[in-house]
Amino acid sequence: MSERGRPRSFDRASALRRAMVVFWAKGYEGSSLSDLTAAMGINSPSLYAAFGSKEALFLEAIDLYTRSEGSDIWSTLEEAPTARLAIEGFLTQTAKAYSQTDRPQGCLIALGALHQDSSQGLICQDLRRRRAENHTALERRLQRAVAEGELAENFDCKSAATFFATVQHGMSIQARDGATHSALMATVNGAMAAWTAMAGPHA
Amino acid sequence: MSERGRPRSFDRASALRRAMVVFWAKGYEGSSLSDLTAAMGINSPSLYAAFGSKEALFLEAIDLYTRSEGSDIWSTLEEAPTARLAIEGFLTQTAKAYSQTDRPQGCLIALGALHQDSSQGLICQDLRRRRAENHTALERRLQRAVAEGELAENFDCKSAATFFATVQHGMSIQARDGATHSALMATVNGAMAAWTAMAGPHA
DNA sequence: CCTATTCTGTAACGATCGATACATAATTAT
DNA sequence: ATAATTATGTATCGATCGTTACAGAATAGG
Repeated sequence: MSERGRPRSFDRASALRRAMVVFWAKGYEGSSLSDLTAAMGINSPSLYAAFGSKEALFLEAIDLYTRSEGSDIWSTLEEAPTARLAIEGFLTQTAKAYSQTDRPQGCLIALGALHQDSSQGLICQDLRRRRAENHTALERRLQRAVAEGELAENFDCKSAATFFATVQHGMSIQARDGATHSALMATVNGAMAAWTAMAGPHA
Repeated sequence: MSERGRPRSFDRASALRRAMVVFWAKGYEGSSLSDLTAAMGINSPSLYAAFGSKEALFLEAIDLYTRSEGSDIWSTLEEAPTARLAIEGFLTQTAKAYSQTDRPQGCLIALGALHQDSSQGLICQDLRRRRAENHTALERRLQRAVAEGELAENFDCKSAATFFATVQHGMSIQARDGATHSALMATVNGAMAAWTAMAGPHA
């Protein structure tokens, strides 16, 4: 049974969400246990009992981030009727999400732990894997468009996916520098201008 | 006179260069005094006597980085005969520089200190200012092309500068993920496809 | 009731952080 | 030679890092 013993006095899901925001704003290295416990409203023994370690807490926070913050962006990619609308929607959702002022700007997965180090090998590895998955999702969506005849057979899906993924990563840094929604949309429009040239005049 | 007293037993410029590489690889937060003194081959009192503090050392390292590593990229922007070649050269130089394997990948100014914090306010502010200057340099080059008649009067220089600066920032993260030179060139080609669409068929 | 189990707050652990005090060594000025 | 000045190495500073020992509080099963 898991109902024995003294019951937890805080909401685990809510505490995780607050921890996610701290990591999002300060990165893995920059978030101290003091920062985390203060934001979560608990003491460190409770944190360790519930989540295991700072590293494990971060990994859970990343998972929550992917499920909550990333869903709008990536569902747009899959559900849009054409590849062009998929990419445009993907970038537009990104511009919208990254410029919200009620949360940290930019992407936790892109900015959370860029400097690999001995102590944070797992963290960097996990984030890198997720960034690679995002790249793959973009490439798959473009490959689908080729299979459906929307894009030419010789369309370079991998290169195009690399380009759009890179643009999104750049938007994270841009957002961290305080870029407004319209500034981010300038980048989106630039990227979509590239689409026109890459996909040919018929697309 | 500055020649009195016991002479310094290490080469200040060489030590600064080594410190720059440490900051470049690990970021400001991730670089400890132990990391720095070990790489510089000196003890901490010598570091403080020569550079003042970790923060001051970082600011000097950033300045050295701008002068040494950034010159190729930004001189290309200014010296290319047309705006198209300027942007293409700017991005191509970036792809080349970011994929060198004998130094850390990506840009120190873009990745050195993304998470603003109370303790590193000056650091973030300095990097942000330098990123803004880069954006301005791009915008100015495009404005020059408008003045020279290469680009149409209604060409949106600011938005285009934002787009290309964002692409370059994204390339830093891409490079940190181990992107090869050809992968970075895929992004460059994508961005230049955007140029074709933005500048019109006559460019 | 009692026991077992789990969580909570206090308090502290060893390690490392950035930064220095201090005595000594090495140089110039007089 | 002596004084003045500056750098070096050792050794350490207080603060903070991530983490945990421990005793008491709160629940369930018996």
